[in-house]
Parts: sequence; C-alpha cells; structure tokens
Amino acid sequence: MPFYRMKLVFWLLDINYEFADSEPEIRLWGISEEGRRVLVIHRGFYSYFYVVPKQDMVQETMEKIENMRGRLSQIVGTEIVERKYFGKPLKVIKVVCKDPAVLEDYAKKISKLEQVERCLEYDIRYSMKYMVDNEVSPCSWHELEVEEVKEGPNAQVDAVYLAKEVPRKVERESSPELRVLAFYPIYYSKRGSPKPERDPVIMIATLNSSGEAKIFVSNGDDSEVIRGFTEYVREYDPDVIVGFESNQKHLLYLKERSKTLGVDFSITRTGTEIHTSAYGHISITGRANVDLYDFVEDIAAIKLKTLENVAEYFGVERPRRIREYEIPSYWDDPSKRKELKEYAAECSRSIMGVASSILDFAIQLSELVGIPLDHVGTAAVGFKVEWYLIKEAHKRGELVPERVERPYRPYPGAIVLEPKPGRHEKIAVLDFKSMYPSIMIAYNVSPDTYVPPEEIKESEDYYIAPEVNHAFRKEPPGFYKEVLSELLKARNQIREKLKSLDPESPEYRALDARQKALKVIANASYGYSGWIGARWYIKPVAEATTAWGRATIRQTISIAKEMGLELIYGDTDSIFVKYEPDKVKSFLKSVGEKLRMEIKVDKVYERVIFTEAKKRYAGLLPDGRLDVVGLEVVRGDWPDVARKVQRRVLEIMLREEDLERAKQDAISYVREFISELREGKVPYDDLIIWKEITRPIEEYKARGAHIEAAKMMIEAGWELEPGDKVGFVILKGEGKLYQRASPYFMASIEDVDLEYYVRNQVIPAALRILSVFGVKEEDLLSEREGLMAFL
DNA sequence: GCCAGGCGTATACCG
DNA sequence: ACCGGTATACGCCTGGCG
Repeated sequence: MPFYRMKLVFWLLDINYEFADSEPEIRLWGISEEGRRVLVIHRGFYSYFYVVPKQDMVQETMEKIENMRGRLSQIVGTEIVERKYFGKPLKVIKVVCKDPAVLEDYAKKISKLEQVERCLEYDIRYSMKYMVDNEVSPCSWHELEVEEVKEGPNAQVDAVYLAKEVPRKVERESSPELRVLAFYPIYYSKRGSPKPERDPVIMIATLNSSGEAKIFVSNGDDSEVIRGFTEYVREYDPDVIVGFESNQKHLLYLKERSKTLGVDFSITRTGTEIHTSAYGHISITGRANVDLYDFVEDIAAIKLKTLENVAEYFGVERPRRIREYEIPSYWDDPSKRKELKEYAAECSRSIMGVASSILDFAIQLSELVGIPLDHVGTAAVGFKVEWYLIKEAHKRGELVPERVERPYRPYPGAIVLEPKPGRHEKIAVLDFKSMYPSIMIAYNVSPDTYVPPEEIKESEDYYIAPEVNHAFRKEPPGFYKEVLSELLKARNQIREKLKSLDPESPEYRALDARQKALKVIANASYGYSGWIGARWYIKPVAEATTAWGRATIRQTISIAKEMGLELIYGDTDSIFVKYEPDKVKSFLKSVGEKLRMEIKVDKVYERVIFTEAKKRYAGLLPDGRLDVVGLEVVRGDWPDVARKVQRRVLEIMLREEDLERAKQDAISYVREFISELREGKVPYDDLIIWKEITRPIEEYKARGAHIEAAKMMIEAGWELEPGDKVGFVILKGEGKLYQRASPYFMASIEDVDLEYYVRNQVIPAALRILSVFGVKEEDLLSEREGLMAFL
C-alpha cells in the first residue's frame, strides 16, 4: 500500500522526544480538526547552541571549532549568523548537533577556547527548543504536510504521521473537545500517611467529561482497583487527566503501589510508565496530566487549600467532610463504607467542577507562555515569565542569556504611607494602572537599554532614574518595553471585546481566561526583573523601576495636597483620599497630564477604618460588602474564633452610623462571645490554628507550637513536607505554648485551653479594631475581671 | 529569682 | 525557584533590681 501525503490540522496537547537509532525525533501528540487523536513524528530537527566569539576573531573561532569536529562527533553543522545579545548585534556561530544530550558538554569544551566569549542556549531542553525555534505552541492549532505511518511506534492514537515540514500555527475558533477524566483515590492507613509499600488503595473514583462516573473499589485486593482504573483509562482514552494533588501525591502513590503489587499501571498513550519531569510534574506521555492544586496554590483567598474549600470557592459541589485519619473507621464499618464511596464520588465531581473553571485558564496560559499544558501549572511564575520572554526573544533574534548564580543583594522597593487612624467617610482609592509595567514602558527600562555609567556617551539620549541614577537609552524601544506594550495592549483589546460578548458563551470564557493569563504575566514581570535567578536579571532594571515608582507616588501625593485633597493612606501605586467628586476628577486629569501615567478611581468606600498599622484596614463598599485588607480576618494563621469575632466587630463598627453606639454594640458582642467561648459553646474546628511548614523540621532554629505539633504528627507516622499546613490547638496545662500544642485530631475540645483563645486570640483580634476607638482589654472582660485587670 | 525590653525567628500578608 | 515593605506573635537572652 502506497504511503500518501496529506495536510493535517491538529491541536497540540503534549510533546516529548525520543532518541532512537542515533536520530532524535520529536513527538507531537494532538487532536485533529476532525477529532481524531494523532501522533505526529518530526525527524530531522537538530538542536544547537551558539558560540559567541570575540568579535575580531569570528573566522578564527570558526576554524578552531571546525578543527574540533573530529572529537565532537555529534556536530552536524556550523554556521556564522547574526543575532543580538542584550540588544547588541553580534556575529555568532551556530553549532548544530545530532544528539541533543551533548549540547552542554560541547558548549563547555568550546567555551575553553581563548577566542570564545561564551556559549549560549545549550541549556534549553530539546522539546522546548523545537517549539521556540519553529514557533510551535502547545494548546494551539497547527497545519502541516504529513505522511501516514503504518508501522509506527506503539501509540494509542487513531493515526501516526511523519511530519514532512515544520508545523505552522493556524487560527481556529476554539479548542477541540477534549476528553477529560477526573480521578480521586482513597487509601487505607491506620498509622499516619499511607505508604505505598504498606497501605492499599481501597478506591479510585472517576468521572469523565461525558458525565460517566465509575468507581473502582477493593474487595480485599487492591490490585483489582489499580487494574480496573488502568484498563478504564485505556478504554476511555482521556486527553486530560485531572486530579487534586495528583502531581505530589496520587500519581506517585499509584505508581509505587502498582510496583509493590506487581500490577500493570500504564496509563500513558505509549504503554510506558508515567515519570517525573520538568518542574516536578508527572508526565503521562500522550496525555496532559493537570493537577488543580498547582493552580489553586496561587489563589490567596483560599486560606486552607482543601478540595472542600476549593470547590466552595468555585461554587461547585463540594464533598462531605471526611478527613484522612477518619478513613479506616469508615472502611472498617460495613454500615459506613457506602458513605466513603459516596465521598470519593463527590471528590471526583468536585474535581471535574473545578476543572471546568480552571482548564480554560490553564490552556490559555500554556499557549501564551509556551509551556506544555501538563507542566504550565507546576512551573513557578518566574519560569512562566521567562518562557514567554524566550519565545519573544527568538522572534527578535535576541539570544537567551545563561542562568548564572549571583549573590542576593536587596534593593529599596515601594513607599507605604502612615495611615490616619480612625473611621473615615467616603474615601476614594485612586491607583495607577499596572504601575511597574507602565514605568518600564514609559522610561524604556529594559536589560538591553540599560547603560552602565562608564558607557554613557554625550551623543546619546537617556532616561535617568531618580535616586539611583541608572541610565536607559531612549531609543530604540527595549525588549521589555515591546513585550509589555504587547501584553497590555492584547489584554485591553480582549477586555474591550468581552463587553460585547455573552458571559455564558464559550468564546467569552476562553477570552476571559486569556486576559487573566496576560494579567498574570504582565503583573509578574517586575518581580521577574528583580529575581536573581532570572536569565535577564540586571539589578539596575528592578532598582530603577521602583525608584520611578517612588517618585511617581511622591509627585502624586504633592499634587493631591496642592489641590486640597485630604490624604488618608497610600501604598506603592495607590492613594486614599477624601472623596470630593469634582476635586478628584480634576486631580486625575492633572496627574495623568503631569506624570504621563494613567491614574483612576479604583473604588470609593462608604466608610473605612484604619488602625495605626500600614497594610491593614477594612472598608464598607457601596454595595454593602465588607472589604478587609491585611487584618486577622484575612489571615490563615489565626483560628476562626478570632477571625469571626473580628469580622463581626468590623461589621458593627462600619455599618452602625452612630460611632458611640457602634462601639457599645461591638463591646457587648465581644463580651457575649467570650462567655460562650468559655463555656465551650463553639465548634471545635473554629479553634484550630493552621500554619505552614516551610522547611524540613530539623532545619528549624526556633521552637514554636506548629513545629512541635508537626513533630507529634511525624511521630505518629504522618509525612510532612514543606508547603504542608499543620492544624493544631493549644491545650490546658503548664509550660510554654509550644509545650501545650497538639495536632487537632489528637485532642478534643475538653482538653483545649479556652482561656488562651480568649486572651491571645479573640481579645487581640477584637482590640486590633476597637483600641483605635479607645476600647481597652478590661472593657471586653467581665466587670470583675476588668477590675482585676485594672488593679 | 523575676521580669521588662530588645532581639531573632517565623508566618503571612499588601501591592 | 518573583520583588521589597510590613505587622505581629512567641521564644530567648540580658541587665536591672533589696
């Protein structure tokens, strides 16, 4: 049968590569326009690195490299090309190698030549290099000529093709219909965290995007659970496998458990094993493994990232509360086992529900920054920004700098004003739109426009940053200026278009997700510029940006004062002023003209309360909502008793017009609450204090309650890693706080030192607000206690 | 021996 | 493994003190 060529249009889901028969090949996994699952094999793309010679020795370097080719046998070609490095045009030598694994080694060897300044781009992974070089993007459509392969590699797809050319990006209305499978496993462990070599997987609940739910339950041998799940994955053949904590926990567990049991767990499209890959994600070749947890980590509003809380945040079905340590009691009791099954099914539904909100965003982010869908969530923000920059650099012929180790040296940041403590009426919050990106654009602040003092020339025009005096060329537009202008422009265009769309339409959802992705990258760009790990790190870039930021806000303040606006507070790029509509209007206009930066009214508080502290306040919005910033209410390391009391106190103090009456109401409320608390009439969960473990336990220098609680958990068989949160309560008894801490599930309300919660949690949280209005601790205690406190 | 005050450590927040 | 600025709690040490 003759092979025939055809045009293929496909959407790129996953990419990997093989090095077989001394030939590297790229494998592009995707979905065709017709909805077929396809594998496109691209042979003949050889990776490369650049050699930057001293510019008067280009030919000489070339000859030296040619002479080395006998030893460096993987080199298949060398070529002198023109590129830019930090904006400066250079002649460089492109060294192409067959085996991508040798790049770093060859680059190191060639770097030793005295004619060579440095080597570049030897440290970019082959599959990423392929995409950047050919402008191929994950989660987008491409077309190319292909030839069908009949005797292809083992792959669970409808067709395998050989690429006959480089794929070209094409525009299509939307993403293909993806087959999504949500899964949630349950393990049985009586002693702490489940261990794959010891504890069985008693259930795996699944739900697919067609609404089919299946649950695999152990009948005493969990091999059946894993086998059933594995077979089902192969049968349903999902494009996306979505879970909650699947990267850190579940997939590794299932892999290890299948090893222990000697049962097959090949859920990839190649029949190979899943494996840990870039940025710590688990790669399921041919499919995209998406862990919702990776995306939820960035949502600051969810304090404790349980599936229950995440589902609640997204407004989807949430599972009933069964905690990990309770699982054996459900499994072992025949009358409760059914409930555990329902719980697992609920978890899979919650995951699918949350996924339908998050996947659009993940897809857009993946397409924007160029990191494949399965690890765009695990890559830290800095790397997301960086891949976006790498893609943009390639389009401009800019070489990608090496990653180098540097010492950490802090530099000054933003200005925060002292607030005027007390209760204020009608306060407008005015802020600059994307201040740092706007500064970088306005003053052409960029790694390639920065001119060190010794290179300053009379003939050139510079922007000079205040305070720090760093100089940036006015022309031509720098790398950051170009990239940021495009990001902001794209986002504004999308936001404009969204106004004309139905919020329920798929197009709206996709575009809204797109504008959020653009926002993430634009907002992180200043942080990236000051990150010592950044490839494009130039300290003066970050230093100048904050210096212009400080100057901007200072000038804004003085204009406000000149115009007679009453200033209440300000932080970085915002000022809070008494809202006088006409004055504010002309103020905005004046600032916009004088500073060449757009300032706008962000919101107007009907009423707002400031204490003496910076970065902490609460305001009442026109729609009646309470906006709490920085205070205990929004801090995850205070127990709910304190947070709830403070929220209620704020509500009373902001909603009641008569300040004196508000004060009395608040005092009565707190007093009543305290007496209930003392009687133990509060939910036990409201007493739990959650704190993050930020490092391995043995690395702590200080003693603290959460660390002691963590030690107790470890002793009981729980595994705790940096990033985990420990929930503990303070018990009655003698000694330091840390001597009286206990993991919450090892104690009950009868053991709890309620007096500690009164004195050290509820009262401080309430007084944080009330002390501004002259309320003292004794006002919140009973008369007798108050008197005693007074004496 | 007690304790107030200062300092260091730790966490989580703001923009 | 994104920045600096900030608040706050608790542990621990130290100097003053009949």
